Amino acid sequence: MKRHGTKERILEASLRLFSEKGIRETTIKDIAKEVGITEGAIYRHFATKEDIVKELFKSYSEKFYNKLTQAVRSKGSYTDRFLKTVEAFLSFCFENPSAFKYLNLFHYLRARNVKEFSPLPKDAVVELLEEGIKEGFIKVRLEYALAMFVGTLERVFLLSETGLLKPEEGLYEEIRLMLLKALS
Amino acid sequence: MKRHGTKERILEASLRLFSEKGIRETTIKDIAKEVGITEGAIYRHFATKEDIVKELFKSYSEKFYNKLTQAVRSKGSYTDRFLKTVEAFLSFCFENPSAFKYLNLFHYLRARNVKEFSPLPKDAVVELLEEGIKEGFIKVRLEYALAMFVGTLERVFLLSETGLLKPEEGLYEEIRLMLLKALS
Amino acid sequence: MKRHGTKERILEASLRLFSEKGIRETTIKDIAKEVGITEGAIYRHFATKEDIVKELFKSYSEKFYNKLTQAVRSKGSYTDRFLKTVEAFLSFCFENPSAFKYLNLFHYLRARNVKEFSPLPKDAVVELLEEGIKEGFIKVRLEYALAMFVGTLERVFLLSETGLLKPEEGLYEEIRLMLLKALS
Amino acid sequence: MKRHGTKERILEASLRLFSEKGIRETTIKDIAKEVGITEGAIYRHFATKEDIVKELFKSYSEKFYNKLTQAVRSKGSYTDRFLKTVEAFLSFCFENPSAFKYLNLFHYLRARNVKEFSPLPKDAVVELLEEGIKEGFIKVRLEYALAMFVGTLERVFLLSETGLLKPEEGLYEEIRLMLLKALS
DNA sequence: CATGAATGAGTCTTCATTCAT
DNA sequence: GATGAATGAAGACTCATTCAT
Repeated sequence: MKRHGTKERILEASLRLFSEKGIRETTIKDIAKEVGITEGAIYRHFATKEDIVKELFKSYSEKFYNKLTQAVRSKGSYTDRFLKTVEAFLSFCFENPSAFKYLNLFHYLRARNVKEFSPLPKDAVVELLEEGIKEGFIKVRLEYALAMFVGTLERVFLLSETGLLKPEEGLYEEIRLMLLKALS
Repeated sequence: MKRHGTKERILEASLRLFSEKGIRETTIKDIAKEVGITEGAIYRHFATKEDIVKELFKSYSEKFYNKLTQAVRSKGSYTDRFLKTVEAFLSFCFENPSAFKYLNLFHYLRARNVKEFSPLPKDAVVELLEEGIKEGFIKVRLEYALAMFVGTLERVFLLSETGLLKPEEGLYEEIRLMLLKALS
Repeated sequence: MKRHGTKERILEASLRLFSEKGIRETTIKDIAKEVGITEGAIYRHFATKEDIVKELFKSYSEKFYNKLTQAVRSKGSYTDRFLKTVEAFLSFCFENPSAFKYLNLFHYLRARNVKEFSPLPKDAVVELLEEGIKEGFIKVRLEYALAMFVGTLERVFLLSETGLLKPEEGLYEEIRLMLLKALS
Repeated sequence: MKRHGTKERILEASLRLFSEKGIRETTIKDIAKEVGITEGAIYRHFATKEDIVKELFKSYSEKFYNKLTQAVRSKGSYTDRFLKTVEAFLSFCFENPSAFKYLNLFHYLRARNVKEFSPLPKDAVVELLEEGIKEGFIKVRLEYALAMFVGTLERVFLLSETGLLKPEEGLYEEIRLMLLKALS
């Protein structure tokens, strides 16, 4: 199994460039240069640029969803799983910053196409929160809870990207506390 | 032919199209068609497409900042002003959905250029939260409070855009409560 | 009689700009700005830009031809008239540098159209040289004489424009001597 | 499809068109059509039209300078080398009429940019004439000698282009005699 | 006579995609 | 699988000209 076949390197380079400069502002030539091949070679692996765009969204969206779902459905008390989900969310962001930024960018530019790709990461969060409501841990409307959960974590990551927030020891725990206080 | 407010109509059309499709994916021709003029006419009002892009960011960024600042510095108790700021944030979003989405998009695509345009809306929020910390209403770190405040409100708006959340009576009040609980 | 009617000012401004930057690289707006009016106003005086281009060539070509012809046909000995013609040529250049440069530029860009505008300045010089041949003052072929006469004077002017040659006392006389020595 | 020498063919076509119609009045499409390719293909070989313009000036300016310098610095008596230089000048013109016209046109349109490209052909002529002055073959000011040398040869070529002068046997010799008589 | 917004036909340039090698 | 020249369809921008005021 080639871990770093050309196709994978094209996807990695595209993700990085798309998330830094935007999709339209990244050319096939840019990608080829980053990978160290020529334009024509890209087309050995992808029929169109759009295919790269979609494959990236699909694969990282799934990866994120799976990671979250695993936390949501893990063993343990509700608050434990809540913490694990917070951790899963933020560690995905910190480990794949380009991917997370790309997923957001895709939402902004392709709002109408997003539905094609389900399940989406948010579905895992909804699962967690719905259970919290049923179990009585959460007392606010699902929509508000979802907005706060996702919005807060997203912003924690984005602020850390701009340097305004340094991810320190105890971050996950602190965020969990804030969220649970707000939602209950 | 004298047309009134062509410049304003160009800005409005651009904002709508940019926020729906993206900046690069909106052409001057698209804008012209939307306004009902020809491409060349755009250039009597703006030297380049980039000028439209920047003027839109600048003007709506200022408008948002001013609206928030007015709430932050209004008369009344801290919790009153906190509520007013939540209201100001969300009503700006609901009244100018294209503008809010555009400001976010601009952040994603032009992260490095954002600093040229200060003060930014977030500065008004920071002012509110710093005071809350000094007065003892807020007990968490400024960065976390900022992430939660901005992230939650942003997501409330974005979820309402997708139809997942309906802005109802009492929304502002509810959100304020959630935030104050979390932060204290 | 308006000495500086708008039409004249348009012609003057056009001549200056055309000779400095080129015809195509000078826009109607450039001309309008130079004159202190707006684009539309130009069209009160000229139907097209091409009309300005042609009128300038025609009028300065004639002016130059007339000045040269007057010297060629003046009273006096042949060598006197020869000197006068040298003087006429160079003083036209020094007094109307833009016009002379423009005439040359027009020749380069519109070689095929030049014939429409006869008589041309060179025709006056030919008249002088043909007489010189008939009278025995000139012993070389007409074409060579013409090339040397026109070429030398043109270059004297052009070198003075670049600052390499300073037009001093005695220039005309010196040039006449050189030319007459060469041609006889 | 591998085509050989496309870059050279673009330069040749550009030179021809520029010298016939002017730089601004020649479009990239004109050039592409002349070469038998499409507009986009030009940009694989040159980043901008301006690059073609400058590369043409630079390469022909150098070629001309080198040819002249070789004659100026050749073995033989001064008058021999003077003749060789006359020959070099005129044969360059007759063999590369487009190039010579283009160099002149460039001087007219870009007077201010010309200095970037040294050494210029005239520098070779100056070298010849300065030596002539030092050796006593030339008794007139350098500037006048330069004006006459360059001006005469240029005009000989230009008149031959319009058909007014036919380059015959003995032309070079005759011109040398005229010049040496005038300058001494 | 003058203004200046608007038109519309270009012009330069970009770039996803194709294809001969 | 890879190369890179070429295509062709846009896209941003320019500018001579028109025209309502």
